[in-house]
Formats: sequence, structure tokens, C-alpha cells
Amino acid sequence: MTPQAWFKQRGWTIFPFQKAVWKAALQGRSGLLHATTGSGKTYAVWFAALARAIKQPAKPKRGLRVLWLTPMRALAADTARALQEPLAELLPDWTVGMRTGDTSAAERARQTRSLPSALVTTPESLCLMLSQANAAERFAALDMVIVDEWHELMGNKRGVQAQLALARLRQWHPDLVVWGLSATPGDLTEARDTLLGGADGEIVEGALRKELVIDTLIPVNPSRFAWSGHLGLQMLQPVIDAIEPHSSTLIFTNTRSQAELWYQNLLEARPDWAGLIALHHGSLDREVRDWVEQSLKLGTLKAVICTSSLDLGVDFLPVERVLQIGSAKGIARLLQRAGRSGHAPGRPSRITLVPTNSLELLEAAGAKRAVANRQIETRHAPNKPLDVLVQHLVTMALGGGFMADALFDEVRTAWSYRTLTRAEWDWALAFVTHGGQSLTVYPEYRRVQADALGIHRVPDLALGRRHRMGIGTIVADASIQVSFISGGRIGTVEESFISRMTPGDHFLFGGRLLELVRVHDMTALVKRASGKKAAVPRWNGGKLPLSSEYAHALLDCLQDASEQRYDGPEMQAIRPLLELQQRSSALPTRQRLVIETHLCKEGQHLFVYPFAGRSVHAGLAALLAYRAAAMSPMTFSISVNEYGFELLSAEAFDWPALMRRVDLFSDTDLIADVLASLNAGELAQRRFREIARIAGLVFQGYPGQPKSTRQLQASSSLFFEVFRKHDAGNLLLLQAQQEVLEQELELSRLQATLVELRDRELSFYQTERATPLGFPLMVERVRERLSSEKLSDRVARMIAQLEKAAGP
DNA sequence: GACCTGCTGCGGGCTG
Repeated sequence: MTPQAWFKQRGWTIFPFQKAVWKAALQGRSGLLHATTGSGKTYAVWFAALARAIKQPAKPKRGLRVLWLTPMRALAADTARALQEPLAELLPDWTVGMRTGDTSAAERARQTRSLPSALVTTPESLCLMLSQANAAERFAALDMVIVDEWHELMGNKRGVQAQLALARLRQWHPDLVVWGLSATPGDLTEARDTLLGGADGEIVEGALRKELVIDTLIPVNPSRFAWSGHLGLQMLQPVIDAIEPHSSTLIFTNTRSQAELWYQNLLEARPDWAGLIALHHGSLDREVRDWVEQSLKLGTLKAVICTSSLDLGVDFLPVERVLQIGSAKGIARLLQRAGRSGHAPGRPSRITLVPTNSLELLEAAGAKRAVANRQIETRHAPNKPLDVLVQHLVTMALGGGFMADALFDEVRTAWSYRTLTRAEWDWALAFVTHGGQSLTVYPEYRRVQADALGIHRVPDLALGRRHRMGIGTIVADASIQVSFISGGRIGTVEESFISRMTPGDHFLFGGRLLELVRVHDMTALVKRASGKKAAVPRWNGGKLPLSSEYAHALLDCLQDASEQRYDGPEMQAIRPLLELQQRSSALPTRQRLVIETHLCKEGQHLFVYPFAGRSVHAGLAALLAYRAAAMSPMTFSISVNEYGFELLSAEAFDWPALMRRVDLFSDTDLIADVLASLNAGELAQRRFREIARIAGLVFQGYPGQPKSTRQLQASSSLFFEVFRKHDAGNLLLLQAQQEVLEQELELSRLQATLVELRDRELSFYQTERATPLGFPLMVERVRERLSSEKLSDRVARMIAQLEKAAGP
């Protein structure tokens, strides 16, 4: 049977994009397919692979023919099932299998004897297979590789690892056909080049463009809505009303503790929903999450409160409605989450934004505008990360060995390493052969040795074993296990959270009130507790700044407001606040940088609103403080948020005069000034922990007996110190510094912002009191110093002062 | 009457 006939039999139409993929693949061409989920993209590439197999009966019948990479284990099983279905009729002698960390030992043993015709696996598992000495043999019949959700991988080190693995497979099979699937738009050319190493390839666009509806829950009384804060419980009742009429709702929050608190508050308000609503985030135990995902699939849950843990995966959910509490921070993420609803052809996706403070009404308006204008973030692959390369070299040495020159050429065919210099390569090779300058005396860092023929191999079985256990680029959070004393795992929290507690203390986790009994062997043993007051664990997760695209959309909305245009319910709701801002000083726009000063008994506040996201503001604030202090010595306390930053000085300071005289926003000496103004050394040291782990310097410990994060942190800082003292040219140190600059301080964005600011007119205002844009920054600064209870008193006092000053 | 900030993803050797 042909693929066409198979479709015809079911009365399905073959979409033009599916035909395009089949045709290209049949002609041996690789490419990237951009299509939304649930639009038939799986079958587009799968049938392309089958069509190739049918056309080439001469190829060996046994062995691995198609490799399917997926970024998540949870997706592997679904995918394998979907591939299985058409196979029975088209190619009855083919088999489909999967290989992830979950695969049983028995199944692994079976696969060691012979791989299935099509294998669904992860980038990490693929690397493990490539580290087997007979890898070349096992992949000898490979014909096509499919990389699902390539947009999820391409921007990070997992994607780089996939690139390197693909480079190896292409080396063995120059005609290998590679197709990537990408669900979000952005720069498709870059996505294709990253996947194919810059080689020629198609870009096919799926025909289905889904209709998208974005709406906003407007607070009942917008003029009394909080000016700052991120939890948003003021919106509890509107959210309940939104959940009520629907059979299933996904509620996205930005942090795990926020999810916990919302879950608890929803249950308190609606005790009748017990058992019908559930919680899902990355620190909950796998079993708990699997149960939630299963129940969602079965349609037995009314609502799930989650973090980005449900951005991907769990396809074909019967979700009717999606709520986003607080800022989504990026337009691509918003689209991704909206796509979780209306998961059937022809049905629109819908997402409802729930603001947690007044300015998020503006964000809601900005989101609509950015989506309408297709202003969507693009992802870029990391540039030649040497930690990943070092890991790859050991993997290659295990997987049959390598010749240095040949592997150098091969690695350079991976997009991220296309500019790798011979010197960098030699450094990496030296690093795996003798640990570089400072570790030469330790045999455990002589991981790779060349034999008489020049073939590099791993000389020692134990070293190889240790390496395989460390393959991958994800570095786990600093966490310890939480389990019931009676048995049953709940999830993980940070060591630092538990270390602040004493036995008998209560905390809220996994939607339950728990009492700490004792800590033993990296596990916090707990039992159920009753009562009310309890701490909620805080996890120290990543900080996603507002994207540039999103921020620009906000400035455009402000531009409208400054011209008295208030379109849509969001802008109408925030109108009083923006008018107050305008009366007290002015509205920032793309043409105008608003700078406010405000004297009070604390000292002098300087507020600046570039609208460039918090990481850029952190850099800008530090830069400004540093440069101003260089003119006249003075100390500042700094506070930043997504919209601007504040510098507070004890003494008054003539900012307008200084800014007119000196270009404080100049980008000359930018890197030097940024490094000097921030504690870049400490940031780099923290960053180095991840690099040391990926490069294989730090061993995580054997399964079942993990080392504590404190031990791991200690050993990675030891390496950091040793390298700094005795091996200053160590390129991994340099990498740590570059990653801090690029990823944490977003240097290129900072630079772009400085360029933008130069074109903005500086507008200075001296204000009587904090403005709507300034107030949240003041709260933010106070928050850093005070516990939350004291903070609420303080906030109340600040508001009282504001209102007194505003008059009756 | 106004507070609660920071996400996600993977992997594992040996053993009659």
C-alpha cells in the first residue's frame, strides 16, 4: 500500500504541505517543517520516511532505519504509538521502539542485540548510544532522522548536543535525510541552518494557521486594583467564575510557589472542587505529575494549576480553556500556551490573561498588539560552548574512537561550531587528554588517550562508565527529596528552604499542609499536618525577563495613550492610572525616555523607565550608578523591574545636569564598566558549576547515592579557584564569563537598548510623590530587605502616604 | 484594602 492509498482509505485529505515534505524527502532533501500541533505534521514526516523505505527495497531489511528525536520522555510513548498505527499496513516487517531513561533493562538488552526499524528517543539517549563502541555498526542502516519540537531544543545546549550527534550521523551517512519540526515561528531560516549545519534544505510551512483569541479578565474595580504585586489573588473570584462553566481549564502561573498558593486559595474558596482540581509543576514527583496528566487526558479534572511544566507534551488534551495568571513574559510562550486549548482542526485557540497588578493590564493590551503584528521572539543557538564539546569528545572516544583531524572537521559541520578555531579545538582535545595545565597529575582527568595509530580512545572502563552516567547538558537544581515518613514521594524542594526549618515546622507543598519530621540522607521526611499558617517553599528558578518584542509592544501602547487613544477593554481599564502617570510626569514611549526624581526623607529617588526587561535594567542601573559614582563618590541602592529601575541616594544629586553634561548611557567601555559595576566574578563562579558538570569535571555520584549540592558546589568552586590561580587561560573560565554576560546580563540586548536610548529624548520630571510607574519599584526595593509581613505594613503605609498627598 | 516571584527539560554502570 502507498501512503496516498492509506490516507484515501480513511477519507482523509492529504494537505499540500504533507505532499511537499514527502516529495522532498523522496528526492533525498532535508528540511524544516513549520506547522502547529495537531495539524498532521507527525504523519507528514513519518510517511516521508516510509515512502523512502518503500522506494528503496534494496536496503537492508533489519536494523535502525529511522531515528525520531523528541525533547521529552512524555512525548516518546505517544509518538511511538502514532507511528505504529499506519505501519502494520504499509511496512509489516518494520518495528517501532523507544529508548529513554525509562526504558527497562530487558528492553535495552533487546535493543543491544538489534535496534527496531524506527526508534523514538531523546538527544541524551542518542548520545549514550553513540558512546557504545559498536555505534557505527548499529547505525549502519540509518536513512532518515526526524527532530520533533526543534524550536524547544535549538536555543539551548541540548540542541547543541543534538547538532553534534547529527554531525556524527551525517559523517557516517552523507545522504542522511534530516527533517525538523517546529511549532513556533520566529526565524525559520536560522532554525533550519542550525539543524542542517548550514547545508541546503527546504522550509515547508504547514497550511493551517489557527485562529487565536486573546482576552483579559478585567478587575471589577480597576481604579482600586493593586499597583504592584505578582500573586494576583485579588482576581480569585473572577478566575473561579471563568473556570466554573467549562469542563476543563489549564491555569498557567509563573512560579511554582505561585501555583501552590493559587491551588490552596482556590480550594479554600471552593471546597467542593476537592479532587476536581490539581496541581502540576516541575518539583512535584513524577508519579504525581503522571497521574495529573493521565487524569487530564481522561477528562476527569476540572482545572489544573501549572507552571511551564505543561507547556509541552500531553498532546490531545481535552482542554477547553487556558488562563494565564500574570505576565507571560514572551509572545512565543503566550502562543504556545494558547495552543493548549482548541486542540482540534478548525477550533480556535483561546487564552485569557489574568493581570496581577495594574500595569499588567497594559501588558495584556501589548500582548494583543504583538500577536496581531506577529512580533514573535526568535531563538538563537549557543555559540560554540566548549563544555558541550569536551563532553562530546569523550563520547566519541568511547564510541569507537576518533582521529583528531577528522573529528575537528566533523565538529565544524555542526552549526554552533562552524567558527571553532584550531586553537580552541586543540585546547579542548588537550583538556580531555590530560586535564589541561592544572590537572595533569590526576589520572581521572586523562580521559582520552591516543594509541600508536593516533586513534583517541578512553583507556579505562571505569572512566567510560563514569562518563556515560554524566551525559547530558541539564544541570539539576539544588534540591532535596520530600517524602512521607510512611512512604511515598511528594517531590523536591531546595536544600536551603529545608535547612531554615526545624522539625515540627509546617509548610505547604504539593497542595498539602506538611510537617517536617526529620531530614535524613538528602530526604526530608514529613507527615500531614493541620492548621493554617504555613511557609510555602521558594524555588530559586530562572528569571525570565520580558522579551524585547513584548516590551516594544508596551511602548507602542503607551504611545497610543499619550495621544489619548485607549482602544480595547484593557486600555480602558488602565486609563485612569495612565492619565495619573501623565499628569504627574509623562508616559514613556519609543521616542521619549521618562526620568523622574523625587525627594523624600529617605533621600533622593531616581526613576528611569526604558521598558527593556529586568535583566537589561539591572545592567543599566548598575552601569549608571557606577558611572555617576565615578564623577562624585556616592552610594546607591538599586531596584529594578520589567519596566524600569530606581536609584536611591542618601543625598540629593543633580541628575538632569549630570545627564546633560555626560553621556551616562554611552556604550564605550561597556563590557569593562558592566564587569566592574556588577559582581561579575561571583556570577561567573555560579555559572561555572553548570559548565564543570557538563564538561565532566564534577561527578554527580552514583545513582541512589547522590552527592549533596553543597558538595557539588564546593567541588566546582574548587576547580574555579584552581583554574583561576594556575590556569588562567582555561577556556571554560572564559566561557563562564561569556555566559554570564550574554545570558544573565543579556549584553547584546543591553547594547541594543543603549542605542535605542540614544535616540530617545530625555524628559526629566521632579515629582511630589511616587508615580504609578515608580511605586512598584519602591515596593520592590523595600521587599528585598523585609519579610513579607513587615512588607505589607510598609506597603500600606506607603499607600496611605500617597493618598494623603493626593488629597481627598 | 492593597504581600507574597522567578520555568522547563535528560541521564546512569555492574552483575551469571
